[in-house]
Amino acid sequence: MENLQQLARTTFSNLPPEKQEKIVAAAVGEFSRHGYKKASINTIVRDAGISKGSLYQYFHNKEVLFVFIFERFTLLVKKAVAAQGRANVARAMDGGSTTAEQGSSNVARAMDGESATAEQGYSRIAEAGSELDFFCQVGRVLLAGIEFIDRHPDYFQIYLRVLFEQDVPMREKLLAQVRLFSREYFGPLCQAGQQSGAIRNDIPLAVVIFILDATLDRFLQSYAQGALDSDLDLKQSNREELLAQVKMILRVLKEGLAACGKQQ
Amino acid sequence: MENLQQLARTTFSNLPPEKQEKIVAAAVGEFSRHGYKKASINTIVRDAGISKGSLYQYFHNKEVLFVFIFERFTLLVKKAVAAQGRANVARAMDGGSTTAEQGSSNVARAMDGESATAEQGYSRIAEAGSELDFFCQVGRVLLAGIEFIDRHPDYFQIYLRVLFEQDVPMREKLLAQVRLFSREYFGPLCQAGQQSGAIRNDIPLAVVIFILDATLDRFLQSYAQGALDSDLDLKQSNREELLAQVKMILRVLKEGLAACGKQQ
DNA sequence: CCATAATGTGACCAGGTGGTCATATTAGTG
DNA sequence: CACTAATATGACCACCTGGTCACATTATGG
Repeated sequence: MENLQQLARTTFSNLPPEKQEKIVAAAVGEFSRHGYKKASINTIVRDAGISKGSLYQYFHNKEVLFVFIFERFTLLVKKAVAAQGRANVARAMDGGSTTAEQGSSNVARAMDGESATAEQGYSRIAEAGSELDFFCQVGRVLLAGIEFIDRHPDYFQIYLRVLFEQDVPMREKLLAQVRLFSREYFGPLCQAGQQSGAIRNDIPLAVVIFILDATLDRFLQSYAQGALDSDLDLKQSNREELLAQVKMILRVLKEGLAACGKQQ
Repeated sequence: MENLQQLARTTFSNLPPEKQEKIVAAAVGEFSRHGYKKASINTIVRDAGISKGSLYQYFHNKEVLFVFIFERFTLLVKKAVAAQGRANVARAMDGGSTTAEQGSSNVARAMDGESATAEQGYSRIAEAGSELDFFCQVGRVLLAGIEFIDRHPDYFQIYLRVLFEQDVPMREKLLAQVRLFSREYFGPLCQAGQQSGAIRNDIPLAVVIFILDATLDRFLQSYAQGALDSDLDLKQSNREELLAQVKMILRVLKEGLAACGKQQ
């Protein structure tokens, strides 16, 4: 018993789940409101309804606690993307009206229908299938992001804070987790898109990913934070408006801003 | 004398310019390193080489100091954009090889040459002149932004911090200053672009501005902060690489990502 | 029921914060 | 020079921070 004590201690994971939940909720709330440095341990223990000593028995210090919370975030992201991936695969397996992934992508589903409509004057696309698939998939990623924010707004806030706070403890490692991951996802998608001829191959992959990432990121940030792009206030708009915006943005990404036979 | 004292006090602006400079530099440095809340007044007065009491004689509190500094930033931005505008006007006045605006837009100048090249397979553009002008102008805005960051990296950092810090005192008003302003600039540009037929008019203006703003903003953020888009590391790249990236991004914005006769 | 081990607790610590104010210093004027 | 008004100063304040640790409380097993 005595020698185990060194390693085992009172691990956080041994606590009753409801207590874990309360602590995590308190920490997530505080970190999402104030970022890493300005977040107060005192506030967290108060909100969690435990004493400071206890918290420091579960987590050696503030940094460990924060990393723990952030890792829960990356876990959530990975789950969401995995679900998204599974949904895509399921969609590929059979036509479209499957029962797969109910709940998880009820919003993303909205993407699939409209792809081929409203494509007048720009419609002689050689290998239509794969091209539609690419931008449709991009759209689904975006909608999955929206869904994630709806589900975990505070976790997303924490992510944003890490992104733009300089002195978060393991900042680079933490971001690398989720960014590397996003590149793992976006990279292959774009590469496949180029190979299948869905997207042009005279632009370096890195640039393609950059533009895609920039646009989607900003879209999600606007949706989560509001007040960024006050002209199209994503935060306030309802599902339909949101979907319309997404479709428009995808069209621009696909066809460009220049007017060449696209005048109405 | 006594009644004036209430209003006049020892205004900051009455100080010898070099002292002003030192204080401003100290404040800008501290705020750029730590944002608003985490910035330390003690550090600022130490760096500025004055006593805390003096600082509080010039600025009633931390908030006033910060707003003062941020307003210097918006001033710098307005100056930069005004210069950029003047350069564009000067360019329109006579052919191209003028002596106007030396120094101010030495980088932006690089944009003008290459617009018409490498446009095979996509080249029957009706009103070529105005279209080239639009994307060329967008490019110049981007390069002006890069130049601004080169000149005032710390001010730009402060701006980024305000963007992503929730509890900055007058956050919305401050951002409105510089954002409204950016919309004042981008709005007319895009509108003119649509009217002149340079860019498609089947997409709402707000969406056009959104995509433009998102891409340019992210580009500048990557350039200023690094580590955002590790694949194309803008912070580390030299002038030529940077220019190449800019041109590529403009091409994508113009022509889109889809492959329609753009395969190499 | 007790002895012992494990866990919870909050007063306490040093250090830092924004902000104040009595006092020292300087500048201006007759 | 002297007297006064303007300015500079930093010790000091109350408050908050992350972190510690001696002690109280609880759980366990004999």
